[in-house]
Amino acid sequence: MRYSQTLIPTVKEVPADAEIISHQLMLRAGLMRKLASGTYIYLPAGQRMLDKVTRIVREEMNRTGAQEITMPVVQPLELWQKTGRDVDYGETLGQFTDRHGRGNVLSPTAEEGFTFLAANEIKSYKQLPMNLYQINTKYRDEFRPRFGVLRSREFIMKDAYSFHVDEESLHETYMDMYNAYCRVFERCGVEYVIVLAESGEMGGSGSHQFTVPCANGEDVIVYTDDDKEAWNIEKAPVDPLAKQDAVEAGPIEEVHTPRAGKVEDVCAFLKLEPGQLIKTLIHTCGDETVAVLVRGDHEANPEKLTRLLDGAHHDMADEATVVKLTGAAVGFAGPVGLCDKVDRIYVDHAVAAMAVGTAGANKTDYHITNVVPGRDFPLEGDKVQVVDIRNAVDGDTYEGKTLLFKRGIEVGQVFKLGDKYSKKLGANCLGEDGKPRDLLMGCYGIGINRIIASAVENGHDDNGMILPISIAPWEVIVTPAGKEYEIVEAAEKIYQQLLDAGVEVIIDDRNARGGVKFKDADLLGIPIRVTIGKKSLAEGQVEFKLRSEPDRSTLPIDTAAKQVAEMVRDMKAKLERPKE
RNA sequence: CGGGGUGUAGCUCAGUUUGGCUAGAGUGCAUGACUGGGGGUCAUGAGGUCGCAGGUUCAAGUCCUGUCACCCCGACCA
Repeated sequence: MRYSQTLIPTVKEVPADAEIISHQLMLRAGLMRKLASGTYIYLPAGQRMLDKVTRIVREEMNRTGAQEITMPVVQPLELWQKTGRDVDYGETLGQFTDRHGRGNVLSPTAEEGFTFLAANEIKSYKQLPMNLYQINTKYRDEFRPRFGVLRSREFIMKDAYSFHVDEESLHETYMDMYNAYCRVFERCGVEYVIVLAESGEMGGSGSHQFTVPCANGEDVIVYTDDDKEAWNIEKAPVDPLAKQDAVEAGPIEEVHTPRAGKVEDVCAFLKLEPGQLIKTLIHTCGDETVAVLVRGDHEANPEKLTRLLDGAHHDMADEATVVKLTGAAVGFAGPVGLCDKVDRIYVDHAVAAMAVGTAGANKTDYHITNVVPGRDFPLEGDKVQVVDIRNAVDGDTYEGKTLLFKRGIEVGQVFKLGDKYSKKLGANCLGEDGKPRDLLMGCYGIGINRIIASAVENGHDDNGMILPISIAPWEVIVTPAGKEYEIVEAAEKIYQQLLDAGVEVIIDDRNARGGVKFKDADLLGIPIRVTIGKKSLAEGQVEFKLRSEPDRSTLPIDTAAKQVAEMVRDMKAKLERPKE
């Protein structure tokens, strides 16, 4: 590749609308340009990176025996109605009506499509297990695209779907995928941690997330202080808190708290700490209403609620429902007498452990104090359950071990789906006994663009990106520093030798000053730079520099290409070799 | 969707408070000269419906109304 003939529009200044480093550098290095909020044009260097990540993913998928297919991006809405995900996915599901009045969906993921295929093509257990995948564009109408490529509306995902006749087979493929994912991320040269995740509304029984630790990540990872276990915050379990010492509590007392519906307002008004409050959160789940009680300083965890509801879709109740149910404006719901009003109540352990608290009075502008859990509202019964339903916070433990927190970027996730989709779409097969059974499914996703963004987040310095050789747009850049004939000739020769050796090399043949070329090479993060300059050339040497190291060395001009090609091979091999 | 912010040259931004002559700088781009190992110097030049629409005014980038786009925070309110 010749730099002068390639579109690599690097820029000196930081683009005004890019906040985080990966976004800034991907724009500055000329990898991509924004078309609209959350959609990006990938330019030649960015495209090369996508291609390289894609190739690694494809190789590792194929190695497990998974087969690549292509699913349409535009899919009939009807198919999504059959699984109910047209509703559950909500507004994030991009839709349009075509000229015939048919509803269409822009595929944000493809369980429906793959299950449709399986329903039609899989007849017998003899065809199983089968694992199909695709690598293509996904569209999600995100409520708020941000952080450049990290949360975009359009992105490239590898999604695989496996089909099985029994749990054992599902587990086997699940672990194959799990291991393939480890290899993918190792080969891409990104550090990752694997955390237990909630399968949530995807349904199913098990899930792991592959997360790149990074301060700008949107996901919160919780791990034990011995580093033995890790979860997504959605999943992280917490030990129940010790029951507080009983206090002499008088009878419930109603207090006037005008317009103080929020925790902070109530606290300010009554001079309390948030931890002394009991929050009552009303949800709807189908026709049922579900109340969740958590301490004022805690957050309810919707994923934990989903699990308690067996994967059923739920929402926060709207204002009208809350008013109708509690007889009070939003902000004044409380647990006392709530049993008669809602279908279920989940009480967080931390609330049950409170000796006494303050809660909404189910009466607009009033709260009640001296509320004793167990005395003033039940902690057991048909409708009531004391459970773990909040997010872990600083100071929490699990099995006695202190929980720690860090942020991460989710780059992959594997799920056991069970029969949620196959049941709804009639994907079954005949078993050995001649009887039909629903297929069991797994699904497995990798965000291609996010791998690149995470690599940049964790690999950069003041001069630009520092990329792993496996995903850098080029492995080597040859930089003639000067336009004298001998320099150009020597550079061209080495360039040709590297090409012949199968190295992905770009020669910076622009008529520019050395400084300009060095800056751009650094910005692009190309792992190896070979510079041909007047001084070293006179001594029969060329200069060698690793992007990741500050110092330079020289190589004899006659053997330079060969040595560099070997080095490239070594660097790649190091990433390919599975870690201990 | 709620809150905040920004839209002026390809990019980064002044100018808007207090309306007033031909709308500016740096950078990038083009041409030429010098230069040539860390975004070099000088000269010349091209490049703008001041986001869009309407209004006020003798006069609008500047004031008013509306609208669109983009960015940030939040969306679990109790």
